[in-house]
Amino acid sequence: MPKAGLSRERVLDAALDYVDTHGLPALSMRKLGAHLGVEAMSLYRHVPNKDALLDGLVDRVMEHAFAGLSVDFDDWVPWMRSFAHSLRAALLAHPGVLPLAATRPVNSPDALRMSERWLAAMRAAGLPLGRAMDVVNVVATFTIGHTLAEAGRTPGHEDSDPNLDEHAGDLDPAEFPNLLEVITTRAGLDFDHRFTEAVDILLAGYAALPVADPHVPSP
Amino acid sequence: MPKAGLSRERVLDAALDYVDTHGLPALSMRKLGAHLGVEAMSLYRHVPNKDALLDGLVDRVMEHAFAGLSVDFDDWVPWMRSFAHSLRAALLAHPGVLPLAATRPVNSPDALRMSERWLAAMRAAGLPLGRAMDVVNVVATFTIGHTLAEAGRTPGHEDSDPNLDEHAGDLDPAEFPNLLEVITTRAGLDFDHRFTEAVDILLAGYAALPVADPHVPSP
DNA sequence: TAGTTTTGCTTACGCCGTAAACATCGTCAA
DNA sequence: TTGACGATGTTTACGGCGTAAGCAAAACTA
Repeated sequence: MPKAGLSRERVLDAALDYVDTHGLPALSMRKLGAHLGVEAMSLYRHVPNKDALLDGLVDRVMEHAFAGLSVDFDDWVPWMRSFAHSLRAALLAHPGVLPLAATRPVNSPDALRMSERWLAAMRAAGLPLGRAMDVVNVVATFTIGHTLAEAGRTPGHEDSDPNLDEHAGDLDPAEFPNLLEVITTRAGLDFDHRFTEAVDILLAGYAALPVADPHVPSP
Repeated sequence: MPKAGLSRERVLDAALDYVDTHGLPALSMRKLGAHLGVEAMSLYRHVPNKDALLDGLVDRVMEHAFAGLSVDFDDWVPWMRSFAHSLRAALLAHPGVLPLAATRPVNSPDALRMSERWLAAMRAAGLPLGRAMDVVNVVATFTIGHTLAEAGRTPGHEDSDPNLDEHAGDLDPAEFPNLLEVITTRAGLDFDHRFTEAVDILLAGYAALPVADPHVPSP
């Protein structure tokens, strides 16, 4: 419990750590202060309010997602694939932050620079600007949606699997034969496989679209 | 402000109404009570606690999503397409509930019955069970992720568009030419188009997969 | 060293969810 | 008719929350 020298960075790190181990709903300024060996109000010297702190957590996780990604590439398809998998990995590493990442738009300078770079690269590869935006946003939103389902209920609800195993006993085998078969065979419950396959389908689909028709909405 | 006869149904309706007009963060038991002309503690006669009330809201919205869907169908592709669009419409109609829908698994009896039915239909159409699960889950998670982005920040943050217009002034035209072009031309910012296209790509992709290889994960 | 700025602490306010005890009232058996 | 009972809604109270305001001490600057 080092207490010397708070800083925005140390506050954010501690908050991320706290959320990872205790869950998002358990995070309060007082408890985070205690976690740092400090009073709650001290945190306000480094963070304007709790909401900004939460935004900071999201930015932090997004940095992790971008960290391993190359910035120069010439084929956008494998790059988008690795973006998707890297984003999913970063989100799964901090599931407590996931609901925040899902509801707060990420407009950190890092994220904007990243966007600019991939838009440039995809246009260079011949994609219309609008299509490049579509691909990026579809991959990102799918990744977030899928990872939300994968990470299951809000932490704090620590009571069960995200899937429907808990209902196995309640299901009338005559009425729900297929759901019960899913539960017993685990068919269709492999998140890795499902995610990988869906991303590949999306990328192949976009790659196969004709290059014309950039679809600019009517003003 | 009718005050006679509370009921779980009336409480949920009022809560949905309150969230729609004031945003999720503004919802408290006291304010909901006041909205119904009643004290906060009265609500606890009809709902065990606030968390269960929130779950009820999600179920409510999901009922809307399922409401217009036919239960008998023989071609799964158009059916899944209409499921996706119907789910999106229901979520967009109650954006305050969206963060809840995204983080709480839906296991209402209605939803389970729905799942059973489409699994049966898709198997009848020749899809392996695991693939049927994959299609449903991919479409649902993508729809939730995309709609979250579309509905923008958490209500209560009423301050801006979900997109990046607000940063237009901060962007150096030399460093961010493509992002600025996005903002001025609106290319790639048409959510309807993007969603429709992505869902079609996903469904066409799954329909084109070979029927064999159901991919059951190793136990 | 004296002054200034930075950092953290103390106190206080109004909100929250909800436990516990109590009041009110419609229903129905005796 | 009466009287007991269950269902409904209210009152009061407790501990926790985010954070505004003012203060004290420590760290840097001159």
